[in-house]
Amino acid sequence: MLDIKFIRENPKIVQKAVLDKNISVDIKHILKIDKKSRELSFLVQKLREERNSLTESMKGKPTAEQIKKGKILKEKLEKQENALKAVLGELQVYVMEIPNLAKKDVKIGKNGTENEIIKKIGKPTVFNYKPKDHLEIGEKLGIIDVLRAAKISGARFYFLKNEGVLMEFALRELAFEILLKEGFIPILPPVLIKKEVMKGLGYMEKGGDEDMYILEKDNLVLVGTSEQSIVSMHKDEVFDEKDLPKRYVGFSTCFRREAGSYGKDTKGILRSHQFDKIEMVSYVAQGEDDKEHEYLLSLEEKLLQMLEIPYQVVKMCTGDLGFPAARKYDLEAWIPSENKYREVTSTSTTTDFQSRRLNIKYKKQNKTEFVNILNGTAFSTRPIIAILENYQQEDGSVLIPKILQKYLHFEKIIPKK
RNA sequence: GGAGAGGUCGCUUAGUGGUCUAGAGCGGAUGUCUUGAAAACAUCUAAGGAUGAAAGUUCUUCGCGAGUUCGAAUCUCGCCCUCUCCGCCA
Repeated sequence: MLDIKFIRENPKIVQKAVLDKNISVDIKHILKIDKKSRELSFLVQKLREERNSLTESMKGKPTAEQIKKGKILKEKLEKQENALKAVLGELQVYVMEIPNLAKKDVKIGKNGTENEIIKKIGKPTVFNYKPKDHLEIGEKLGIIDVLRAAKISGARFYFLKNEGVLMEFALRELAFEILLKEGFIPILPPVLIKKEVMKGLGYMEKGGDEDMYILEKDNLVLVGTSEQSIVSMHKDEVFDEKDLPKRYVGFSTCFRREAGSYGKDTKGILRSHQFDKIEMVSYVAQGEDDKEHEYLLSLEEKLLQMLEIPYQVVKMCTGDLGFPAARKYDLEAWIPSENKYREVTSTSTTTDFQSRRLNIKYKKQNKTEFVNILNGTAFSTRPIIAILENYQQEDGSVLIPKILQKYLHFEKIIPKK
């Protein structure tokens, strides 16, 4: 959520930034409603003042005339209050539809095709045979089973088995080991959160709820990422400046309906309704987010480098930035079977966009300010795809990245048949 | 799931229709005294909004929402949460 004061004072900047993100919002209309709400709230305040002083003057022994006066006032006030409430509600809806402004260094662009590749690390793995895709490899190794998953759960689910499971645990060990050393607080968050809280996060508007599993009976929503739990856990809290930055590393299963992605990435475990993810979330002081963003990016790179997987870093252009993000980097790992790079992790700064909405602040001397919130993926299930494909051998076996061997006690996975 | 108790300023709590502009204690900040510290004493001690150059004035917030009333922390209803006991259960 943007600051209404900022919108009021910089309508042109906001209008342009919104357009850069390919979203249309009628700023003029918002300003009109805002003006109206200010007029009404002034009026309401005056009426309340009047009511309060009248009440004060009665002090336990009201005269018939005072009561009559009070009744008239009450009616007037109710009418104006209702009008104000309606206008504020409308204003709220419009303001919530405004996305976060992209940072100045973010390229203006229409969509993903205009994203900037800012870095390439490692060279695409070379094979002297046609590399297989992760599903074929995984099935032969007996570590991925999508057919049986489909039988019991439907499309876009998978069983991970045998060494596949151990590999995921190893990735988790590695990520936690690195991040705990950096001072991150480990956390296992709830994966069901109240619908009302999810709405507060702003993920349910503009069709966002289409991608969520909603449990109507219990009024709960399954998280699409643990970021949703970890970011909202400090809702309505005030940090001491000395406690910032506060960094969490959370592990959770994530649930996504993947509505609107029919027919896309249907093969294997790249895009499924349920997967596991290790997520980093940072709360930092206002203005510290650029530094923190580079830091999170460096950690994500470090993790991929440790796996020795070729990757590139892509900086999203305005048109491809998410709603709350002011800047976003995707790390894309080389996927031999597709002969291209695919997103495995990403990191975003939401500046004070989420904190304003969730009312998360910090005390700076005797002032309070909104914190800056950032998030980034450490690992998800996707790096397993990159490992299987880049480490595959002609005989169908898959070597284990060196760094993971100390957690796994085996160096290679051999086909089961 | 059943029965009961409760949610008030950072913490502990007082408050059961108008004197609440929410009191007290603790904790915290500043000052006086002191070589310094402690103690004592004094003052201050939430968030957000409107207005104003500022001082100030004022509005909202006593878990959340609705209602009753001229007037609600206080009464009514709904919801959320916490605690105790019982039941169930990794």
